Amino acid sequence: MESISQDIFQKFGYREIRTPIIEEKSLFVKSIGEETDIVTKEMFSFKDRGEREIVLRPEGTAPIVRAYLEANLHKTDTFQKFYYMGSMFRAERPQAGRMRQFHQIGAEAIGSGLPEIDAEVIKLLTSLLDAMKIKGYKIRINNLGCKEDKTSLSKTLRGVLTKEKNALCDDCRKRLDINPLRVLDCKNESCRSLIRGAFKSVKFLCKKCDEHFNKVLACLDRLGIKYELDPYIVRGLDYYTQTVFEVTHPGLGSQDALGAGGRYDNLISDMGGPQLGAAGFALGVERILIVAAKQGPTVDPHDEKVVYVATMGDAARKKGFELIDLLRSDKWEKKVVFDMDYENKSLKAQMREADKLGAKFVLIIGDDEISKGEAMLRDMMTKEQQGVKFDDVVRTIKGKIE
RNA sequence: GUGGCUAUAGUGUAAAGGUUAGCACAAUAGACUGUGGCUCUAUUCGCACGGGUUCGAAUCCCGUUAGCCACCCCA
Repeated sequence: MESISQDIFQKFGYREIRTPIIEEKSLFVKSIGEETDIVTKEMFSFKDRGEREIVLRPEGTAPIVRAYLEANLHKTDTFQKFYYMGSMFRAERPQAGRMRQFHQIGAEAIGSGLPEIDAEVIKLLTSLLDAMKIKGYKIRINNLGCKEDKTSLSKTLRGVLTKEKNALCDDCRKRLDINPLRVLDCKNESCRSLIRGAFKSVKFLCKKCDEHFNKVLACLDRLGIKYELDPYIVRGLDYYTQTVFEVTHPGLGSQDALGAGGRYDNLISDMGGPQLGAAGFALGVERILIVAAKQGPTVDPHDEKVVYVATMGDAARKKGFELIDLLRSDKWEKKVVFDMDYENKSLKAQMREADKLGAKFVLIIGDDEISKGEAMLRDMMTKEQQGVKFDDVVRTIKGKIE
């Protein structure tokens, strides 16, 4: 999965970046948002010996922006594209597709406000999923508007819905205080109809944001990407502005997002950098694995050939150890695994082991072979055996395998 | 963080208060001693943890931990 991804990222011009697993707590408080669930209850946090508030990173975007600013990358070249793969941590109750330590593969394009970037990021995401042979995913997309649009929408929603407060669920009542936007993606049916009724009459997008979004959609159309407009996607990280999207898969159950992302045009400046647009996404590795497993047996990359070295006695093991190193040091066109016994097993047991590994050839060395200066090469398919001079072992095996 | 369910060898499971805790696969060793796949034989490994109830607990109760499902949240 990693190597497939690397190929795609390279094609799109994204460079790998690795950031620390621990970060200062304030980084996420500032970027993700003080009132978000991730910050208020889902971070593993502790104090280090310098009494600093440290957390295990819950997501990848903020650390990358931090690194980008800290290394003054914006002064070398304002526009930079990164990808990352690594562990993230969130202190939640585990369930299918949700664990406390999980892995994300993600990308961030920092330094551009052009609609092409929104589209490229989504295309990158679908290219990755396609390369991993994931089928049946769905892209849903929405436009949250700029910072000003978001605040004005929050205000109106709060205003309109406070009157209906009694009809809302407990969660939505809380959301109304903390982050009114979140009421839009409430799953409770009765809230849903109420909220959506109220939301329909709200017009909050400024002209600029509206235009940007239309261009993004036009780009996606040109790229042949199928998406669904969903005006109720909000996302739980405060830094998102404008384009937000989610990729869901029906094979996932309750945690149905394979990946998600969007534009975050204020994060860089909020963190003390210049005013720069940016967009990115993250994919959940374990969730992809779940879907892949459900799609049927994974394409077995069992194209590797195995050569097993079986030895009897100390002298033979010494020789075998030498030979296996010689074999491994050579250049091989095909994928070849060279292995031997490290437990002093009987020849019978070594043969059984070789068979279990699916060995194509076994190199048998005992006292007889040592005295003759050759090894016995057994073809496990045909059961034919031939003596091969130690010096010719590499060449002979090569001839038979490649 | 809330609610519900679950916890037996490496894996999948059986034992509905009294069995040396059973079975299958896997693993290890062997079947005239230097040769694999099949078969056969033998062997190793287990009641998540801590309390209780009971003459007696894998089995009932409580707690802890972990997992699963839903909510929530999100990747």
